[in-house]
This record gives sequence, C-alpha cells and structure tokens, in this order.
Amino acid sequence: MNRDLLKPAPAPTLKDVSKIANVSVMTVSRVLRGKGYVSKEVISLVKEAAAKIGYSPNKLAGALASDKSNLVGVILPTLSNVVFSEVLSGINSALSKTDMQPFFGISDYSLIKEEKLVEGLLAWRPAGLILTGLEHSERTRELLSKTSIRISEIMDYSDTPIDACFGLRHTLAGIETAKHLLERGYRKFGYVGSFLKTDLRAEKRFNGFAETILAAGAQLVDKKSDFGPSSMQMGRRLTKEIIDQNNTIDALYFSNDDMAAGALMHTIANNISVPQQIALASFNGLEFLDALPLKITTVKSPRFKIGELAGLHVSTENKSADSLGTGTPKKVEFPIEITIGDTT
Amino acid sequence: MNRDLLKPAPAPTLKDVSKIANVSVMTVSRVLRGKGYVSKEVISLVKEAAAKIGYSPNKLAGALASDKSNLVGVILPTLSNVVFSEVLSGINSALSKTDMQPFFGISDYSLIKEEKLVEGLLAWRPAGLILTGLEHSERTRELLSKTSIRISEIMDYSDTPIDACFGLRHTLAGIETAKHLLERGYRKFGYVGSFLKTDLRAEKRFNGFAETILAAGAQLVDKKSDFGPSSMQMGRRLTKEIIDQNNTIDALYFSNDDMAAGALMHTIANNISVPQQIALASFNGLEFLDALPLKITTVKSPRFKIGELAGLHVSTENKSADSLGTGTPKKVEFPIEITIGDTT
DNA sequence: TATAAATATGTTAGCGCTAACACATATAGG
DNA sequence: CCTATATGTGTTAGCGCTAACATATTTATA
Repeated sequence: MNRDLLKPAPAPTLKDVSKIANVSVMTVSRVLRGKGYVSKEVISLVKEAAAKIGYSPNKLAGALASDKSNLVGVILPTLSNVVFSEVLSGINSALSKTDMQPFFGISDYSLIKEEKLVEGLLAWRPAGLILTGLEHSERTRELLSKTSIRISEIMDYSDTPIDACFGLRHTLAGIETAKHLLERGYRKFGYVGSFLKTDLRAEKRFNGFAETILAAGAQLVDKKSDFGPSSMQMGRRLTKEIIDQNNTIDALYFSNDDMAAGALMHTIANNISVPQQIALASFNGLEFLDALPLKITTVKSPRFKIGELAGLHVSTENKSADSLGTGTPKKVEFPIEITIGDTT
Repeated sequence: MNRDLLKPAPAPTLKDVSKIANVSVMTVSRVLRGKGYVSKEVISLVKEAAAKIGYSPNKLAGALASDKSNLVGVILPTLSNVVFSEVLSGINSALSKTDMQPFFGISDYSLIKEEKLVEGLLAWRPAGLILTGLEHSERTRELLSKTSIRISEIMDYSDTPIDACFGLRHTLAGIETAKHLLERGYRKFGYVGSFLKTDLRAEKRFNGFAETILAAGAQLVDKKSDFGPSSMQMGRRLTKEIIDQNNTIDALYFSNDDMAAGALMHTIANNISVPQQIALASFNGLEFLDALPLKITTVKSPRFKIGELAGLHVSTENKSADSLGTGTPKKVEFPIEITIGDTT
C-alpha cells in the first residue's frame, strides 16, 4: 500500500474524545492534563475514549492557548566535538526528567549564525534557551533582553550573565596549566590549536597561558593553528609540523584533548619520548584519555554536569528559582582542576 | 536590574504590526511569509513596522492555523557515541538549508523509550520523523501508521521500510569482515562488544560474523561483552581480559572502532605486536582512526551522509518525493566497504 | 443546621495566526 | 473597447486548545 496516497485522516481532537465520553471538551482537557477536579468515573471514561480513538494531544494548540510551551532551545557551536555531545547529553538527561522538549541549532562558532538561531528558536516561544559562551552579538542581546524566559549561558563563566551561567574561567585554565609547566621546569613552549579566532574559549585559554609564561620569562617559540574542527588527525599533523620546524620546544600546549591525543600518537609512531623530549598538556579531561598508553596532563571540564545544570535551570518554574533560597543555582563556577598525567 | 521582576510585556503580534503599517493583518502575514501579492511600497512599510517594534512571528500559532509545522523529530539511541553526533550533524546540515527545525529525543537503545518519544514528538505535529534502526514496538508502528508524515529509518537497511530508509546491512558487514579475516588465515576468533543485547545493529554484525567463521570451520574462542556505552576504555579493559584468558586467539572482532582503538592502546602499552600476535577489526571507519599509530581494519559507515539523506527526505514536500522520478531517494543501501588497515 | 470550602462539570472567549473567499484595480490580448 | 487574467488588499472563520468564570453538588466545620 502506498502511504503517500492515503489522504491524511485528520487527527482526533479533544472534541472527538468528548463526544465519545459524553462530557465537555474542557473536562477531557482536565483529565488529560491531570489538572482541576474530575471524578474517578469520568477520568476512566475519558481515558478509555481517548485510547480508543488514539487521541494525541496537539501541543501546538495547547502551547498557544496557555501561552507556555515546554520547548527548550539549545544552541551549540558544533557537534563535531565530543565535548558538546556530552553537554547535550547532560541537557537531555535533565530535561527528560521533566516534560521539557529540547530542540537545537548549531552556530558553527559564528555569532551571526547564533543570532539567526536565537531569532528562529524564539519564534517557537520556548520556555528557556541554552547558549554556549558569553559572547553574543548586540542584536542577540537585544532579542534576549526583550524576553523573560530562562536563559543559561554555558561552558564559560562570568559573574554577570544574562540570566544564569554554568562553566569555568578559561583564562584561568590557561594560567594554571602554564604555572604547572613552569613549575616542572619547561621554558620553551609551543601551542597547537584549531578553530582559529572563532573558538573564543580556546582563545582565552591560550591568552592566559601565553601571558603567564611570558611573564615568567619563558618563551613561546611557535604557534600552529588551523581552521576547522579540532581532531586527533589535525593534532597529529600540526604537532609533526611544529616539532619538525622547532627543535628547541620542550613543551606543547593544546587547544584540547583531541589535539593532544593526536600529538601523543605522533610521538608513539615516531619514538619521541614523552615527556623527556617533549611535554604535552591540554584541556577537557575527556574520558578516552584514560585508555591512552600515557595519561595526558589536562584540565577537567565538567561537560555533562554543565549540561545538566543548564537543563535544570531552564526547566525550573520562574518564581521559585532565585539565586538565593532553595531553588536551583543560577551561577556555578567550576574550579580549575589540573589532572597531572604522564606527559608533563 | 532583576529581570525576574520585569513583567513579561506580551510579544508584539501581527495585529500590532498591522496597526503601525496601516494595513490589514492578512497583508502583514503575506509580507512576512513572502506569500501572495503585495505591492512593493506596502512590503517595505510592513517590514519597517515589524522591525520597529521587534516583531517575532509566533510559529505555534502559524503552525496551528496552517496545519503544518516545520519541526522534524529525531530519535537517536545515544549521544555518547560519535557515530550519532555525526548523524545528527548530517541531519542538521540538511535541515539548516531549509526552514526545518530539528528537535530530538534519546532512546537509550530502548524500544519502549522510543515509543514514548514517538508519542511525545508526534504531539508537536512535526513534518517528519527520523528514527534509528528498523526495529520498533508494535505500538510505535501503530502510531506511525496513523500519521502521514515523512519518516526516515536510518543506519540499518531494509527493502520494506515504513516510509524511507538509509543505511547498510549490518549482517553483511559482519560477514564481509569475517571473510576478510578468514582469507588472511585467522582461525581462532574473539569478539569484544558493548551494549549487550540492546545494540541491535551490533548484534546483527556479530551474528553475521559468527555464522561465517563457524561455517568456515573456524572457531569463536571467546566473547566479551559489557553493558553500557562503548568506549576506548571499555575496549581496552575487555581486550586485556580476553587476551589474558585465551592465549590461542589470533584475531579480535569489535563491535565498533572505539572498542578496537582501546584494544590497540592495550597492545601498544603492553608491547603486543599487531597483527602478528593478534589481529584487530571493527566497524564504523571513524575519522580519528587515521591518527592512530596503526590503521585499524574496519568497515566504513557513511554517518554524516545518512543524516543528510534522512534530513533531506523528511524536509521534502510530500508530492514530489517519489522513489521514482527526480525526487529525493526513499531507499538508499550503502555497500559494505572494508577498509583494510595495518591491524589484519 | 447553616455556611464555608472543596469537588465536579460546563460555558464563553480567546491565544496568534492563516486558508479561503470576496472584492477591487490594473494589465493584457484580441 | 471589452473581456480574461494578473495583481493587490480586506473580511470571515476557524486551527485545537486552555484560562477564567459560572454553576452545581457534595463535603467539612462550627
């Protein structure tokens, strides 16, 4: 049978259910939402009728009428980095415990695309919005300021978020990593990154790192960066380049674990001893680092947890959720925790 | 200023715009949707008015009134596997070229959860639905059969999908991998998997694999499986176990690349020569394999492409999209392509 | 027993938008 | 010049649902 030819029989409505159950539409609505007073008998009557005709509530109509949707918009810069699928996983985990429904957009690290996405998602009148990062276009801020929905800015941290924020200070992550490497005695540094100029948080880490080592009189010998998503392959390739071109570098700092893991693969494949010949440090603390032959020194980012908190925040009723009191937190700064591995 | 205290000024409506532009609501609607006849002058008038008061269309109302939404529901088994973030990425890539808006749910490889998700997503009257796999609960099928929206089943392949399907035959993938290993002379096999009994596609690959080697008179020496998401760590751990407990195994087949990569790390850390002492083969062909010291023999799955095709399918108008003719394809079976690496 | 409060239903009036139709006016074709 | 078609705008009537109010009826409470 060709389902394209079947004319779409209109989906049953509350009215259809109400006719069968011999009650008013409103009563059916009450039963199906579990709101208001309805007698036991009517409840089962209605539920049977609804089941019988396969009633499916129309949330479009419900949201329009009640002026509240259970949609939550999520904007992430990319999906090609596990970091953000883990964040999404955390968000989903929090939301799936409520009746909230996540929908999303990918900004490709572009503030302009973010703006378009905010505009588009806002048209669905969501109950909340989750944005990545603290940097937004002027117009994005304007759009956001005109609404009163809950907003979570994630992955980065500021004391003055638009509404709520969950993350850590990336400059500080760079600083702490630099301090650690300086303590270990490294003096000639290289940096290997990706998403040049567009990954603002990686940029902050680099800046914190660079300032710290320079202030200590150490040297930033070279810096390799490329456009496009970070990956083990890119990390391996750029590491080969930077090592081949600079024989004085004694430590490399990476924009993230993927890149550093690629570097480690290069050292393994080329019998370069780590950390004796070169030290490696990065950022994120991804789970898979545990499986590598050498543990890479890194800084943990609580990705799943951040997603959970953000999801929790946007799915909480407006009233009860003060930064004071027993409500869910509005600002959480995660401390910088260096995981010292075998590579430094 | 406490934004919680600001009473939410109701968002401007078409009516508000129409008053300022001195035209009817319908004309404003026409301008903003670019549908129907409107004079140049009125168009700019209306656009100015809309911009002035910061009008944002209410898609809930629009979708309800026109009985069509641009929402596309996506159900994936997990986000903790790059495979599915790449699929999601492909879906997003296709949809972002249209005006379709993806929203999603995670089934945790459970058909019951999938059923609940289908029910929930259907309540938003989406234009299409993307499901992972061919297996669904009876009720899921019933729900789906009652609707006439576009449905893509992805990752697996069947000649008789509900509506459309994009993927490859997993049994065949297992068979081909087995054939390759048999050709290479391996005879004593081990299998290392995850998501025991719940990852139906991994199960199909294993079945195809096992039947083929047994039929050839070779031996399945041991099988290690664990619950929970696959990962390099799990792969490394289970590989250590299976090797330590079976000194006769000469080749290992893995449920996927993550697991196999973990195995490779184990062999590197323990100076086990691959493929001389033990061969490794797996499934997916993830990009990051290219960065490993040894290329793992695997079977490519076109994850991004599948996502794109599925997104394309559900975002296409119903009429033009036959399996015949020039429309978008409804069934695409990807051939099994073994990438022979250094590990077999 | 009177009366407030809780329980149980129904009625009315939209939410913000668009389809469908009606009615103009302009332009084209013969 | 007159009709046929294209262009431009407005009116009416919902989409399927819920908030708010109205009205019973029952159950507590003093």
